[in-house]
Amino acid sequence: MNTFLKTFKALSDQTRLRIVKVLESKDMCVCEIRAVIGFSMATISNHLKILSEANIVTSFKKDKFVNYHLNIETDIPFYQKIFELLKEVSDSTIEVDSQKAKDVNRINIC
Amino acid sequence: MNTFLKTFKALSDQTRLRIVKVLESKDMCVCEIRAVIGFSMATISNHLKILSEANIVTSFKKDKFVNYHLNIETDIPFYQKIFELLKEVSDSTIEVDSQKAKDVNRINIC
DNA sequence: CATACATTTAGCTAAACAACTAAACGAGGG
DNA sequence: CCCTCGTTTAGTTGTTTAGCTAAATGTATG
Repeated sequence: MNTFLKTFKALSDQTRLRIVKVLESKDMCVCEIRAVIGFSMATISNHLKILSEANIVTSFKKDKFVNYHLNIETDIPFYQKIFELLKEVSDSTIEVDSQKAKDVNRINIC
Repeated sequence: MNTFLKTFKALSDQTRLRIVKVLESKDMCVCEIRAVIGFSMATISNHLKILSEANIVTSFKKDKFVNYHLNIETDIPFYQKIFELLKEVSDSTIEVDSQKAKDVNRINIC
């Protein structure tokens, strides 16, 4: 599939948009993301795979955890513009998520 | 549906991306768009409705024809960034479409 | 080795989506 | 009044998608 199309498809889902916006505040592992937005482990993991294949997020392992991170370091203008665009995105659900994200800590939940 | 989500959904379809990119070269009526990218009248009309509801295109009637136009005059930062982003989008199909678009003329086909 | 975090696969359901055809309808021009 | 361009609706077909559960697998850490 076309790279651009893959990226737009990745962003055209409410749950994935929520994940991306939550990652704006900090890098998180899967169980932290899950604590904020819900759904099963497999569901979140699948969404993260789609975002990853669309080059929107990257991941790195540290200790027991796989940390997910927005790929804002990219040199590719298209993706730089994607992240500029995403800054504009918000709604009531996303605001609630951001609030929850501040309090989430893997020590308590993972 | 969330405005942002609606916009990403509108752009997450190959046919609609082709329509948008064809409209970058000039305003077109439905039958011109159809001459470039194909599909039935009803299909194209439906895609244009989705793009229109996502605020990506506008339309105005002139003579017998409904002209479709990219909404680049928008004052809304989100949409301004969308059009910046769309400039980066291309692939082989889109290149062929652009070439065809240069030669298309409603006088010959509508 | 056992446990914890995570990924992946399979199988399932339900809903959404893209395309078609056909037909009805609307608005403008000649 | 008819023709043309376009929209809309309805019905059909087939594909894709999002979610679930369950189970197998991978990979570190203790």
